Amino acid sequence: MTFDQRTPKPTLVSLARQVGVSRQTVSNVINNPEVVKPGTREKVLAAIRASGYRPSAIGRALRTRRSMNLGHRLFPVADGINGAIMDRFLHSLSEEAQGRGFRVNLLTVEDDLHEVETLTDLHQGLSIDGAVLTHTYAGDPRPDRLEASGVPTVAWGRPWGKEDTGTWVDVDGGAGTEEATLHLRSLGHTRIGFLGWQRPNNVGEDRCNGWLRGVAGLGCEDLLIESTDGLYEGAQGAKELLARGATALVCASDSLGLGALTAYRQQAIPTGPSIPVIGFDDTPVARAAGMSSVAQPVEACSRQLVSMITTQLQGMPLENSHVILKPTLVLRNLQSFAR
Amino acid sequence: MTFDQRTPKPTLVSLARQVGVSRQTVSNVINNPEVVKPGTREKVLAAIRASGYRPSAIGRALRTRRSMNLGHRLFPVADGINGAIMDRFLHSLSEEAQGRGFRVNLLTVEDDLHEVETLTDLHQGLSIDGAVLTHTYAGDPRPDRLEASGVPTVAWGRPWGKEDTGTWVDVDGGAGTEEATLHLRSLGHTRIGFLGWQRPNNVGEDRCNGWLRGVAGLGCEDLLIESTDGLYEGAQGAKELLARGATALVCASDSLGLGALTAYRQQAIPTGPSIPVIGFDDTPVARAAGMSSVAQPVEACSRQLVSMITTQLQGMPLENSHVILKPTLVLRNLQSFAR
DNA sequence: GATGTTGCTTTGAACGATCCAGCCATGATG
DNA sequence: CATCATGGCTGGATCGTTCAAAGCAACATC
Repeated sequence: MTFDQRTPKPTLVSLARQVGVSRQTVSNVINNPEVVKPGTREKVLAAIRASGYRPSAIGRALRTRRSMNLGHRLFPVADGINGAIMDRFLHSLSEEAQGRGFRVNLLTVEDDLHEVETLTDLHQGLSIDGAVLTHTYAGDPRPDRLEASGVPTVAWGRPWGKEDTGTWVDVDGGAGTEEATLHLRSLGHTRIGFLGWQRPNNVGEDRCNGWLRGVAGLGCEDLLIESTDGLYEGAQGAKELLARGATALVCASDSLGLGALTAYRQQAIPTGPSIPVIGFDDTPVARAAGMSSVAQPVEACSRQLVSMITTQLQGMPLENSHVILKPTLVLRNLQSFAR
Repeated sequence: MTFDQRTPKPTLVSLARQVGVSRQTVSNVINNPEVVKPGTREKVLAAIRASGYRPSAIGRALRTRRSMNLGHRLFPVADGINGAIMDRFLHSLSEEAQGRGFRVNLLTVEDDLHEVETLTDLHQGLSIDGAVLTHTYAGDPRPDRLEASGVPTVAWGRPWGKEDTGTWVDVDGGAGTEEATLHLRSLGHTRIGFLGWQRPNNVGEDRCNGWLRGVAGLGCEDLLIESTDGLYEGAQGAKELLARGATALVCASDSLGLGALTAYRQQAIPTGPSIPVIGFDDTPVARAAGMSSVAQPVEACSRQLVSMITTQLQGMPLENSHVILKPTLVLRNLQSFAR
């Protein structure tokens, strides 16, 4: 507070004067130590340590024209349960970015167009070097517009319908629900239902298609219910599907799955050692409830995204601009409180 | 992508040359329009619009020594349910900061000391102007160290035991649980239990004390159970408290509360039109389940914090460095699916 | 002895903005 | 007429860094 003007902050110049070398030599000690003679290097390093010098990110940014910041829009939390996955994503994104010297700069905007506008402004003003998008959908205008404005962009989620454009990483949700479905088949179930989301919803349709592939030949097409997301909707949908003769359920989200669990319990359906309901996203709540769930490799996605945008920023070509990662099925036995 | 070098980015100098005035005049049009003669101003504004000029945040920051960024550590998500409140906080923090021209810069670190170190580095390197802390606790070293390093800091959560130090905003959790307890009393309950968190936990003890004040004179001291947070623990604790004769419950979190709800249901306890369990934080899940809950004024907290740190950054004195806001009790009727 | 070559270091020139002191008309005041 | 204040604008200096080019020994090569 009162220390502000006690000692002026050390800079390259002040350090250089102090040690008796030029500023560039000090700069080299920091950025290219190998070009400086070891003796000189040590002297400079000692002075740096003694003074507590930190390079000014801003001075550096002005010269290099790189702020080492990535812009990212923070979406409002819709649902505490499913929000957990965006939380994980944000955390790992920040972590991976930090690992490569970048930091994540948050944005809150009203809609997609404001997002594009703000990101463009920030990019033009050199506040951010690139953008990380989420919540992509068919017809999403953001990737194109950002590219047109020259903003390097990567997206978590494919640009549905235009998968060959842009730079993105996505999870093969269909493969996840298919694996879940086949697992239930392997347990002997032949009437497997799917609780999904109302259309249009690209992610939801993808997951639904995985289930369809999984139940191929079983004639389960009547066991599909699509609603909005939520515990209540999950419970209602499950009741209906059970009434139609379903014995096992695959769900598009953990919220729907947890809702379905309560329906099973209320109706005291005789099940094996665990209730045959499989959720999606493997959220902490699913873990707590002991529900099986399809887990997205969120951390791997972040790592891939950061890797992609940094190579892009270095002007290097990407070997692969479109990456699809496989989810894994996490099986649990409902050791939960509410068994 | 290929537009990069087509036209060099406009700058104050290029605009000034173009319009035929000095750079300072263009700068004034942007920052102090009132000192420029209207005629000149219009010409400059026209050129700005035509060129799509954006002031370079970096050039500006170098000169003003303000990056307009606030550092904030992102904690890992412990629990999808309670994580929702941190999510809300982050969102509103970013929004409020943006309203004053600041942006939030995320950090992920392993522990408190790394947090202090990183924030100090970023501050020294002029990457951030100040820091916003959360998850404060008794003996928390962070505020003191950051102040010692000259990093302007505000915290969401008081520095327990040293409430007269630092700059912080907190919610009066005890007032919330007390109100919840009194509400249950007004419904006729005389055996009101509390499901809390294991000690030591300053926030939890605060909430527990509110309950204690609320049940004063009822002799409910035996109806206290403190555990780790979670649905399972909530259910177990509730069973135990019901066995001890409790008829209504106040909980330190929505997780515990939701767990408690399931215990009520399993035991088919006769209740009125709604189950007398009150949670804390009013998370989306509580809303979905129809559970009453104590709601923190998260947005007001963010606003206050941003207001405090910005006035501090402007070198202006704070009239009040310690702010406590009251939570509100949100009553619901369990119109939920699982009634 | 002239000419490279190598290893280490220095110097000038940006990068894009704001601060600050000063300049120049114009008009008011004594 | 001299003096001073004022509105509007300008230009130098500065913030801290890196890039590009050049300087300068010492040593090897022809």
